[in-house]
Amino acid sequence: MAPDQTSIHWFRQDLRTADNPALMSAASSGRVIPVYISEDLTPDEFKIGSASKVWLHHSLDSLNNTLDGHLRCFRGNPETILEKLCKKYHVKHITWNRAYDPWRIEQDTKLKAKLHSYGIKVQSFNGNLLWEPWETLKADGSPYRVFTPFYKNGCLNANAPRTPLSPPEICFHDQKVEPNNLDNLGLLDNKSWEDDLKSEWSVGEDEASAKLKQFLSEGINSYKDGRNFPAQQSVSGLSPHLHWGEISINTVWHATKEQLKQRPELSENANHFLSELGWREFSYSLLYHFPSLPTKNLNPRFEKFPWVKDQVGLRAWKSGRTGVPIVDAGMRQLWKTGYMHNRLRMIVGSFLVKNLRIHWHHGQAWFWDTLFDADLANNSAGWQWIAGCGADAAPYFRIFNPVTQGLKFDPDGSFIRQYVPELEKVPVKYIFDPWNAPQDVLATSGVVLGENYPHPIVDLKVSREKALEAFATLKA
DNA sequence: CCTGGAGTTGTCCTA
DNA sequence: TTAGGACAACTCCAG
Repeated sequence: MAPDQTSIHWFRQDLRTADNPALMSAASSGRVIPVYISEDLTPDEFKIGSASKVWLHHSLDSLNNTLDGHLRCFRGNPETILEKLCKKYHVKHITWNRAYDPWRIEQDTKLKAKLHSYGIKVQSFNGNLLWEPWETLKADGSPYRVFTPFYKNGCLNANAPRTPLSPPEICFHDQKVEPNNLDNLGLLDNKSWEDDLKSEWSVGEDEASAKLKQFLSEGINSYKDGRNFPAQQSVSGLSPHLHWGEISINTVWHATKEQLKQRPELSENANHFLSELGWREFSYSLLYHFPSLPTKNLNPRFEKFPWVKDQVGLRAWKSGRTGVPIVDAGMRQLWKTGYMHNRLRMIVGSFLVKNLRIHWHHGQAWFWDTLFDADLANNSAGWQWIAGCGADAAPYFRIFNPVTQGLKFDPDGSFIRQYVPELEKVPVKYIFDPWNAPQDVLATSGVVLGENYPHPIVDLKVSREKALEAFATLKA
């Protein structure tokens, strides 16, 4: 290609310069116009959530800095915007990294054909997954529905993932920097999320790398077991960075492998972490091969499940006022930090879907709106899993007991105390089930149930049995 | 086509 | 106190 050719790189969920195959391709073809488009056409149910908007804004800001102020932001219909840009700057080459949301695949396919018809060459790349979903198939060519064989045969027995690319030397099309229009995307209309983001997170490519580095020297040492304890710092905390592509999955994979090579004693912990990356691949594979994953039960039998309509219960769950401490702690962590520890996602999910028997769609929607790492594949697959209606269904009898879970995974109650301060003085013996505490214990702890902390909104034992009965109706 | 083992993350009861 | 088995039946997957 002529060195004076100009290419557009369209950033989507790959807000980084390192290990970005599409950006690399644009940069090695000549001059580059880096573009981000905030889209009007996203179907309503998949419109970006409140927390995600704030993250996105700061991530774009950070990316713009990395690109020396050359990132151009637009709002509207990608087809119109790209076409105009191509005309204006005589661009004949556009690159992007693939995304896998079903509506996006459909849009990209149409767009690619359209742009081709204008004589523009479009190249798409794999910048977001270790293995493409159409590569991880069973011998008969159909997709896996169970994680273990998916990971062992589909992933580990396949070709090793691409090794990461260095950030390219970029020659920008524009010599001088223009206003980049980021502030007009309307991503910061919710101020409260912004304050939370600033106090809990650092956004951007450099910060994502720093976080990986820190995890590989600390958290990973006790990952396999430590990852279950929300009060411990054993998880990577990379999920929002991975969602926005501030760091590539290949970078995380290979850095972990490298660490494992240097410190073989990490074997169990490191391999467990790698398998969690495998879960991300699995979710994407499910979404790709079953595009109705976000909306429909994978197991059709669940269409008949007797869900309960319970606005009051749903509101109590969202606001962390169910009266069940470990559930409330998790829900308040989510509201306060835009994140929830994985163990708690299972506990609060099980509580919503099984103890309250509220449809998983409601939990999915709330997570979608409030999580900084909200990701269509992971969120949908996760809720289907906990509801037991997914491909790899949880056994009907796997109903988490939030008291037992608290005892096991927050044994000193410190996580509960952190997020439910009204229970701070309750002795550990009763912190998981304050409704069982004697009156005088509650009194000295400053707790009045029904006043400054709710009575539990459901009886755990009764609601568990009701859930089992509801499952039994699916058998017939 | 058939066969047999297995399925991320659990809980409860009983001996 | 604790360890082990029961808890539906089914589907998935590899040989």
